[in-house]
Amino acid sequence: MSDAKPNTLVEIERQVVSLFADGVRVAGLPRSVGEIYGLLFVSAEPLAMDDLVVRLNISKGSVSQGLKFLRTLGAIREVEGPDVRRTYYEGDIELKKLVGGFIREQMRPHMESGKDRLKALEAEVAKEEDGAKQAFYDERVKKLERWLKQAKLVLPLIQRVLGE
Amino acid sequence: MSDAKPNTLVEIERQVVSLFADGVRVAGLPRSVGEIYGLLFVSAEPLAMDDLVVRLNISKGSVSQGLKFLRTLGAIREVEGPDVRRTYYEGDIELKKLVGGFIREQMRPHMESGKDRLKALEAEVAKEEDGAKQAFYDERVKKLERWLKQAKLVLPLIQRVLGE
DNA sequence: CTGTCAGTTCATTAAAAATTGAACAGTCGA
DNA sequence: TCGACTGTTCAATTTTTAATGAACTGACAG
Repeated sequence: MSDAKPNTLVEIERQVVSLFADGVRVAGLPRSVGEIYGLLFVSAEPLAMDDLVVRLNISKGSVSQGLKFLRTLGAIREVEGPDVRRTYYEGDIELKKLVGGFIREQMRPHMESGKDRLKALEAEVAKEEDGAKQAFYDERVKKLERWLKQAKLVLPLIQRVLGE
Repeated sequence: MSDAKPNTLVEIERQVVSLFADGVRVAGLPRSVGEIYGLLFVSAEPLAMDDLVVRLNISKGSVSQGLKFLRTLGAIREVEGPDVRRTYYEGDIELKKLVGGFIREQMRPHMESGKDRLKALEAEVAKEEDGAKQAFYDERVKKLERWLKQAKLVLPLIQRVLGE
């Protein structure tokens, strides 16, 4: 043990952690979040923050923020553990938790603000004086509103399919 | 006209471009891609590369790459225009084109590689000597395989809902 | 041919995002 | 009240990602 603290993952854990680290990037999330969830997913025993810091070899700050994020998604659970002073976590291994939380926390808010911005657009289109242009813009804005409706339709559908 | 070339967007265009620039970031795509698609979406006439460079005030390189990407998605169409030497583009304003292309080009490949990595994981689990651990890992890997199946189920469903 | 112009490529640069680590806050037992 | 310890916050730093722009390719008109 001469240099930096090693990460103490066995090969299977290493692969699962790496799988999630890459996986979450599709959703634009930081690698560390995937690593944390990955290790919790593949651990039979609940882990405390310090375990994650040491075994993944990432900073306390990153782990704290990553856990916070995963908690808001509802993708992990706080549980009791050997040391009463610490908070232990285990992963909720249902895909719907992960996806549902992501939809709720990351996508819905964007869609809400999108709705407002479309309202502002409508107002702008109403000001357009050139009739032909106004008709064209109006059509496009209507198209965007239809997009938003479609998205609103799809999200619960995804959740239903995953929730069985 | 003293300094840098202005971007020559009217307010409505500006808002739509900004809406898409922000929108694509949910999918982890670069801002410029959203801006390009946004301007094409809100333009009645097809635009050539140079129009996009000047009006969005972004570099030729970025526009070239952005158009290439949008072409692979099938989110834009090449069309004839006033200058026969240039290639003009118009946006395909169907949401399914955008989403379908994204699923096909960005998500499917990830899922394919995920399948391979799960195979590798299975092999690793088979090596585990501790019976209890092996049973646990096996269960988790099975869970991941179920996730992949669920994902494969959901993607075509999304496309069906958008495709009407 | 040759000069011009549309479009691509890719090494460099700039901008954005994630990570770190040190300071801080809160809790608990002695 | 103190000291030890868990966990949070956030400014500074590192890393990653996107944008730039100059060099290049290829097409085409004269």
